[in-house]
Amino acid sequence: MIIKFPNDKELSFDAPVSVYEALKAAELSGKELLAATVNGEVAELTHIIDADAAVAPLTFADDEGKKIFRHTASHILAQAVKRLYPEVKLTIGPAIDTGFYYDFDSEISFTPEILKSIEGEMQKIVKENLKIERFTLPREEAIKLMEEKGEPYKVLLISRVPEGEDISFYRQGEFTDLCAGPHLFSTGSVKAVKLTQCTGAYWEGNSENKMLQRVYGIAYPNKADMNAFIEQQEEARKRDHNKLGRELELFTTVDVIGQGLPIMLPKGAKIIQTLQRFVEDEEARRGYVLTKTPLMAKSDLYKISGHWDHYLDGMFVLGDPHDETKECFALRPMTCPFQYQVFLNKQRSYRDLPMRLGETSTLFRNEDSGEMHGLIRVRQFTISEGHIILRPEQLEEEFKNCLELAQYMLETVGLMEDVSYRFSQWDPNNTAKYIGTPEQWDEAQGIMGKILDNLGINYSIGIDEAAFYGPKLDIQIRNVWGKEDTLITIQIDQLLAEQFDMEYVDTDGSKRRPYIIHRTSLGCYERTLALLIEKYAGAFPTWLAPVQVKLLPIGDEQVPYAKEVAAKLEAYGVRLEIDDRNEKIGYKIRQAQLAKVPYMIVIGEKEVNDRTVAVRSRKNGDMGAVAMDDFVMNIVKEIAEKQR
RNA sequence: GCUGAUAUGGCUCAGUUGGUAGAGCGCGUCCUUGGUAAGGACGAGGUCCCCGGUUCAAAUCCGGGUAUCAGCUCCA
Repeated sequence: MIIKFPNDKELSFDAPVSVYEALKAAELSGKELLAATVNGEVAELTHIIDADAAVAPLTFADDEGKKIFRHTASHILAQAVKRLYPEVKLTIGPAIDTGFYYDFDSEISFTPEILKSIEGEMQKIVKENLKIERFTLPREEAIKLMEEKGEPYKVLLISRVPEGEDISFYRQGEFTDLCAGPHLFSTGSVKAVKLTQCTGAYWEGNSENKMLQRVYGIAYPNKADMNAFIEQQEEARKRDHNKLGRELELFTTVDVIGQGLPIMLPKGAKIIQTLQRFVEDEEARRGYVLTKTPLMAKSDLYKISGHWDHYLDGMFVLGDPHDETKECFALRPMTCPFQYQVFLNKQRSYRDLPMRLGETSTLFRNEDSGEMHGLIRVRQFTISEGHIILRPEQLEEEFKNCLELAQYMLETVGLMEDVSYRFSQWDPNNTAKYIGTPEQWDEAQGIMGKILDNLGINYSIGIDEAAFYGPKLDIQIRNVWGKEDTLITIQIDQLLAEQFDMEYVDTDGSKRRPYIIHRTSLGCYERTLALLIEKYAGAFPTWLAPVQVKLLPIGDEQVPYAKEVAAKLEAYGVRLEIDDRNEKIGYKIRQAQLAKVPYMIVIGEKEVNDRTVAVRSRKNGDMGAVAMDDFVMNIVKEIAEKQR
C-alpha cells in the first residue's frame, strides 16, 4: 500500500502501520505532533492504516489539533476529580473555542481552593505521562461497565446509541471514560494547564434539568503560549465596555434604580445622540417617514398581536391582568403593533406602498434577573426601529435595501469587520412558541432563504431563534471576549399583518394582505455603544467622540486666546473642553490622553502671537503648529465625513 | 430564574482571632508651573450596600434582601 504525505513524500508499506510509524517514516513526527488526518478524517497516532491513504500531521496550530488537545485535557481533569472525589458523577467534557470544560454532578461545590488542588492533581497526571488507549465494547457490556463504575449519566448516554453499535472508551491509567475520541497519544503532552473557573450549568442545557458543576480550563503545549493567552485576556479586560464605559464616564448604574437600567452620563448620551441623528437623517434620505408612538398600551393591543400569549413573561405589566374590571396596561417590548396603527389609520392603496416607517423607539423587556450585563443586555433600551409595509412583489427589493442600509451603518461606525449573519428560523417541534401555520412559516422562510441566497449572504442557520411571528436575518457582532450578540435584525412577517387585519387595495381593486419587514438600522443604541467602546478601546473616531477637542492653555495669559479658538470651533458645532486649571501643561496633556480625546491643542505664548494652534492628535501624535483657521476647517471636514 | 463569587470615601484596594476605619490616585484652596503617569503645602470627603439577628461590643459572625461579576438558561 502507498501512503502520501503533505511534504510530497510517497512511501510504500508492506504491512499495516500505525499513523505514528507512517509519519515517522516520512520524517513528520516532530515534538509538536499531536494527531493526524487520514484521508481528511481526524485520526489518532495509534490508528492502524491498512490501505492506500493520504496522511497529514496535526499540531496545536491546527484547529482540529487544538480540539483534540483540549479534549484530552478535559479527560485529565475528569481523572483528577475522580482521584480526589470518587463519589462525583461524570457527564461530558468537550473542547471549546478557548479551552475546555467538564460537567460534574457533585454534592460539594468546587471552591477556588479545591480547583487549585484539582489542578495540582492534573499536573501529576501529566507528569505520569499515561498512555491513552482506546477500546470498544458491545452496548450491553458498555452499560454494565458504567453501571459498575457508578456513572448514571454515562449509562444514559450509552443507552441513546443505536442498538448494535459498539461503544468506544478511553483508558488512561486507572481512569476509563466513555468517549468517542479522538485523543492524544498520552497525557504527557499537556504541558501547561490551568483551571479558570467553576460555574453552574444545566444537564443537557435544559433549565428544567439538574444543575451540574462546570469546571472551565485552558490547556497549551507550553507555558509561554498559555501565558500569552492569559495576557491577551487581561488586555481584553481593559477594553471591556462595562469597565471602560464607566471609567470614561459614559454611563453608570445605581442600586435604587435597578438592574438593567443604566444611566447615560453626559458623554455617553452625547455619543448616542450623535448616532441617533446620523441614523434618523440617513433614514429620512432613504424614504422613511418618522412616527412617534406610545410607550405603553392596554393589554387589548397585545392580545391581538399575540404578545400576551407568547411574550407576557418578557413584559412589564401595569395593573392586574386577572382583574377584568380594571384596565391593564403593559410597557411595550416591541414597536410593531403600535406602528401598524399608522398604516391602519385609513384605507390604504397599493400607491401607499412601500410605506417605510421609522422611529427611535424605547422598549422595555422584563429580562430575568441574571441576564443583565452592562449596556449589552438591559431592561430598557432605545432602538432605531422601523417597519416597512409592502406589496409581496416589493419584498426582495426592500429587504435588500434594509440590508444595504444596515451594512452602510456598520461600515460607517466601523463594526463591519466583526459581523456574521444568522438566518434565524422557527422550530417546527416547538410550535407553542410561535403563531401561524407550518405552511406560513415554510413560505416566509422560503422567501427569506431565497433572498439571502440571491444576495450571496454567507449565513449560518439558527433553529428556534426566530421571532414568534416570523424568521429573522440577525447580524451578529463579536465582542472583545469573542462572544456574539445580535446587533441588527431584519425580519419578514406576514402573520402580524393578519392578526391586525391589515390590507391594501391593489391595482385591480381587490384587497390584499401586505407583507411587513421589521428592521433596525443600527440596532439599539445601548448595545451599539457597548460594542463601539470595545472596538475603539474608548478612543472613538472624532465624529463620535463626546469631546472632540481639548484646549490646553499653558497659563492664565493664554486663556483668552483659547476661548477665541473655542468660539470658532463651537460655531461649527465642534465639541470641546478648555482645561484652564492651574496645572502643569504636561499634567494637562496626560489627563487629556487618559480621556482619549482625539485632538488637543496646547496654547502657549508663541501660538497666541502667531495666530496658530499647536495640535496634538491622538492618531498622529504631535502635529506641530497649524494656522488656526486651517485646523478648524480640517476638523470640521473630518467630522462631517465621519472619518475613522 | 439557576450555580458560584463579590460589595469599605469619586476610583483601585488595605483592614490581622468581633473593640465604632486607613493608603494611593482623584477632588478643593493656596503657592508653583513652557511639554507627555504626575512640583509643594493644607483641606474636605465614609449610614464600612440595605434590613434584621447574635453579642457588653459587628465593616468583621448568622439570616433575609438589593446590586455587581463569571457561567448556565433566555434574548436585541
